[in-house]
Amino acid sequence: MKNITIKDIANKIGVTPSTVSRALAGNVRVSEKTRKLVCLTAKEMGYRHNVMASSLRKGRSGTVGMIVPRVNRTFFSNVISGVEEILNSAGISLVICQSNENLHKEKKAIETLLLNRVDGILISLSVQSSDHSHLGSIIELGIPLIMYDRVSYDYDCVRVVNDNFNGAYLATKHLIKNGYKRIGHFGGSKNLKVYIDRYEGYKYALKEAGIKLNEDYVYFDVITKDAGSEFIIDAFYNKKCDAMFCSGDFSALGAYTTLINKGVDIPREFGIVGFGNEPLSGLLNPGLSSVEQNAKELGNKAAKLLLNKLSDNNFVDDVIVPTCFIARESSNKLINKNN
Amino acid sequence: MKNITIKDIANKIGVTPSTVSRALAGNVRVSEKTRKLVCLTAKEMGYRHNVMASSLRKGRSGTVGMIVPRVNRTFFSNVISGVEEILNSAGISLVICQSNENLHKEKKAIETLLLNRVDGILISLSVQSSDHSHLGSIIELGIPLIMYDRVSYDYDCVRVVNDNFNGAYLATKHLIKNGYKRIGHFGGSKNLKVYIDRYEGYKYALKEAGIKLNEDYVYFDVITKDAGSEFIIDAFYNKKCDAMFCSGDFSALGAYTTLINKGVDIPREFGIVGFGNEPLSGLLNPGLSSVEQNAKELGNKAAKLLLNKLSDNNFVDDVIVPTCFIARESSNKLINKNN
DNA sequence: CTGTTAGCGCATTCAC
DNA sequence: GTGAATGCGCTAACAG
Repeated sequence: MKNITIKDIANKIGVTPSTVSRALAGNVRVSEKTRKLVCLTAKEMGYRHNVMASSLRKGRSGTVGMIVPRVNRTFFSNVISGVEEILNSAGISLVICQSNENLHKEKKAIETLLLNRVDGILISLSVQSSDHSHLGSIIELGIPLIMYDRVSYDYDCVRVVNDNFNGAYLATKHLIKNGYKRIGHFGGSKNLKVYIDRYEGYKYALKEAGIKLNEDYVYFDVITKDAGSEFIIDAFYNKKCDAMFCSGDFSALGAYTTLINKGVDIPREFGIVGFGNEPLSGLLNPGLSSVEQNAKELGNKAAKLLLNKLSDNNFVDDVIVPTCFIARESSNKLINKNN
Repeated sequence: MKNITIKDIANKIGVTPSTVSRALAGNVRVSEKTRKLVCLTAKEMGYRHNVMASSLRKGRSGTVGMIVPRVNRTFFSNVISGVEEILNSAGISLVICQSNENLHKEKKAIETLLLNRVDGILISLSVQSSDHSHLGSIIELGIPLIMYDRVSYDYDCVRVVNDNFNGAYLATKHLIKNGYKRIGHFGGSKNLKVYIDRYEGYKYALKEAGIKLNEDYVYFDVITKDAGSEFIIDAFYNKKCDAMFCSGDFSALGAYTTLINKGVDIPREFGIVGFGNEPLSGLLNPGLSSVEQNAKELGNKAAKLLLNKLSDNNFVDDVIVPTCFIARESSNKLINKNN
């Protein structure tokens, strides 16, 4: 089956391709009569607009690239969902690349997207990306760049991030209010500002309460379940911490299960809060208190900002997506034993 | 900054664009000397191959479309991850659309992908898609179609599915072996063959063990947590079931938490197995037994099949990705009380 | 309101 | 091994 082109339509109804093009494009100065005729015969002949040709001509591809550290993480898949929702309804295609937390793959992904002449790029940096020079090529080409969640401040672009500081602040404050005295901090890679911010929020809550920061209680590493399991031993048995703010739910869970398996009473002997509010956290017993990041909303916001940039609205500011603390049992020291 | 084209390169080194095009394409008959010169100056001048122009000329876009019911589901995000991995290393871009389990959105997504002239499509049908006629246009255009997980048998295409039958069979058999007598079934929408297959696997395990199917124990609905919570009341208190095979982990969890909150002893009074092996299932206490779907592998396989189809290898058969049963505590009737 | 003209950047066929 | 010529399908500037 031959592909129908605007030329075929033009021939059929005795006008020129230009007219057909204009008619199909909608609101240009074309008589209502020919517009209807064109649309009708286009439908009759089974015409499909050729996006590749149109893109080439217009110099815009109508697609946006999104780089994600890992698509199969609750947070990121929700962000993707939010981005897809907005872009799709704006008629823009979304090309997704995974960096797998790997700087080399991240660079390659950017290269791929640039080759494909995407109209804009959304990126969340990989853990490995302490050097951000590879973002330069995007800027140089004048392609709108939105950074989300894991952002860099080395380049001129729009950033959409969670209020990591406040989330951590609220969580830590909650632990303090609930009577925990020696509250530790388990943070992620210092390459990423999100973890720095959470640490700052933690420190601020302590300071506000007049508690001196004890660096012995502070750990930084990958925030996996295994890492959480490991550090909690030291924190609980050696350092005598009685609570822990964890920068991720999985590391919190590592700590949580390790302590429970050793017969430690959570939350009475030890309080734990996580970050990310994974679906499982509310299903545990005791439930894991955590900070909700509103990932989908973050995705929505990022996509909307990009749309703004694409329509030449250059006055878009960075956005901070609020976080909120979800109190469950794991951080409630005074909880009733029978609960 | 002006975009460099092959013409610019040609002018610079005194050859024609054709030669440059051939040299850049690699292994055509071009003298080694000019090839090197071309590549070198291309790099020097900051040339980037224009995929849009190339696609238009070649009639292929170099991108593949993937339709996913929901990207933020553990299973699907893992499939995406698997697909992305393969396609990306083959130099193919992946465009992702969400159907949100909605037939209309699914149709629109297909339309979008076709307009974008994707070279192939991967699709998992939405729950609403009992009518599959919208797939016809893909077939008619001769675009390779791979269906994964939620597939239709109305069209000629390649299918990649889990061994849902065997997963359900193993899970049910396990319940029987562990001494449960009145094992119920909680299935998902009958629109989807995956749930039919799981039901068949369940029935086969009963039959094999000489247990007569009791339709009173069989429920079909959406497999959400809430639905699970609701049905378990009837199953446990009215029908006196002592175990339940759930076609999804979340519905299993609904049942699980509802019973535990009512003081029912899982697994001694009631056994539960789920399907999907969500990350949380292994973290619960007691752990939720479940069927692992190997989603990422399924994604890998689907992508590889598509690559085969794209390289004109038409002799590709449907693939069944194995599932395996993960036994945890929730289905172990004879478990030691102190465990 | 419509036609004419001229490419977007590249890949391919046909010469030589 | 290279050049010349052509057009993939569409849009946009300019005329009228």
